[in-house]
Amino acid sequence: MSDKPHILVVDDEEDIRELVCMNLRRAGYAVTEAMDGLQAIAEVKLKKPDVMILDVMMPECDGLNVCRQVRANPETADIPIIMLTAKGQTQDRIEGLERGADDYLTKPFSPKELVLRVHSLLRRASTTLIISDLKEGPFHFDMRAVKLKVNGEPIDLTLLEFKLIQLLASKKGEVIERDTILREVWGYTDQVRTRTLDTHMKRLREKLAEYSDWVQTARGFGYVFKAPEVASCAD
Amino acid sequence: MSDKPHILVVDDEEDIRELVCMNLRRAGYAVTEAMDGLQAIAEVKLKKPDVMILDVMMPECDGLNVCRQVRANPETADIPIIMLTAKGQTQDRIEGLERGADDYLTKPFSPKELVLRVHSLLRRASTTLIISDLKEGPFHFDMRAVKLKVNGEPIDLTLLEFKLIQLLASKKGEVIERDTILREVWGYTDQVRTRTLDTHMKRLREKLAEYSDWVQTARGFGYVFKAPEVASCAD
DNA sequence: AACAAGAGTGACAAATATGTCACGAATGGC
DNA sequence: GCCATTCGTGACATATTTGTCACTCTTGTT
Repeated sequence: MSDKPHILVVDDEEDIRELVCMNLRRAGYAVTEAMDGLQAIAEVKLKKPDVMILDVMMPECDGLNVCRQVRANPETADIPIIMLTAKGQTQDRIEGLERGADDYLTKPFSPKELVLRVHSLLRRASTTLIISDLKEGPFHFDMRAVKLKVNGEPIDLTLLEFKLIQLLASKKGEVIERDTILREVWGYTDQVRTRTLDTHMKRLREKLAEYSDWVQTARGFGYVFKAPEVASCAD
Repeated sequence: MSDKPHILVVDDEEDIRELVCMNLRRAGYAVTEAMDGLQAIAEVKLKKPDVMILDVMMPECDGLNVCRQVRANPETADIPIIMLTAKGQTQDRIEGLERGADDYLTKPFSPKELVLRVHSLLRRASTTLIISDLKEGPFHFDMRAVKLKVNGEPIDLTLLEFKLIQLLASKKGEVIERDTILREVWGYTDQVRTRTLDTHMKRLREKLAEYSDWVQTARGFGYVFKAPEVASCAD
């Protein structure tokens, strides 16, 4: 990540695009331009921007389409998006918000307001890039205190145990291989024959009590954090 | 923290307030009402909301004032705020954004749009609740791995040591009192006569080696993390 | 069903983290 | 300068965490 936040501006109208870019550059941001939705998607893949400013009305691949595609990709799903809409198009605004846009501005808009909105989105993004919590199902990880609560009840974990379940929970639904766990949590760099993971997993599950079935074994692969299956038979 | 996100709605106009509350409750949110700025501030202290919806035009303590006060308090600075403005008051909108509001809606507004905006702010708040790093001077804290690097060199810290210096670094330049440190890092809830902090501080400083002068004693108060003073004499 | 491999388990020992204590050093007020 | 208070320090003991081992149980393949 470079010093200056990077903004991607997408609009087929050249004069609007130039006006926006000029004001953002003057405000100290690094700016990339795209003149249509397809180019925008290509640019996002090339270099993930810190904020996207996206016109709704564009030929071929409109802003709503771009927004949907950006949100559908986990690598780019968290990019803050400001939609530019035509005056009076309330439906566009609502649909944009439903598609995952963070904000909108109605043409014609004040460049100062646009800059302030970019600033606001970045401030929120940057102030949350400090220490924060992770929540998954009933699990609540306080990363600053290195403490776990499950359904509001504190669980007393060692550092290794905390790291272990936090790694799994942060990739909910994905099977994490044993070697990956040993590397991420234990810092092992080579393949080692060890049963320490098994031992710690046992200890962790004991501490989790009735929630231990959130941590499931993928035999021959590793472990996965996911909601337990609901019993489907009469027992 | 309960299951439902908690929204605080602040507006002196009762019909607007009731309309907003009804729509938010229907959308599944827990809602608290305040009819003026002073009540809003009291409510925020009582129970920190997940989002605040704040009318600008209110007697005595207007929305901009509330916004400023909420942002000035570190405990509440990160609450997402939506400002409600009168039609045509562009200056209010810009000032609101400058004061730290995250969003605004102009009266009269579609209740559906309001709900979507709340949803959008909460989605962003929850999706950005990720694990990240803290950097201060040459210090780089990896909160996920619970590891510290200073000027690129890993420093081998115990969990307590990590928490201790991370607390200080996250409040760079501020003196943190001993009792506060004991509460935040050790979890002590009462005033205790203990020298354990001194011992751990010694150990931490040993590990920091030439960077130990970033951790400075405020005698009779506590400790402060700040850049060492540059020698001002010829020695 | 038999068998091999993988994971769970209890017990134990080693390693590490943490806290207390007493003495010395440093600081600030009178 | 003197004295009281606070903080730094080294040593030690206790508490906790971590990893290994051997056995048992479970799973998947033939």
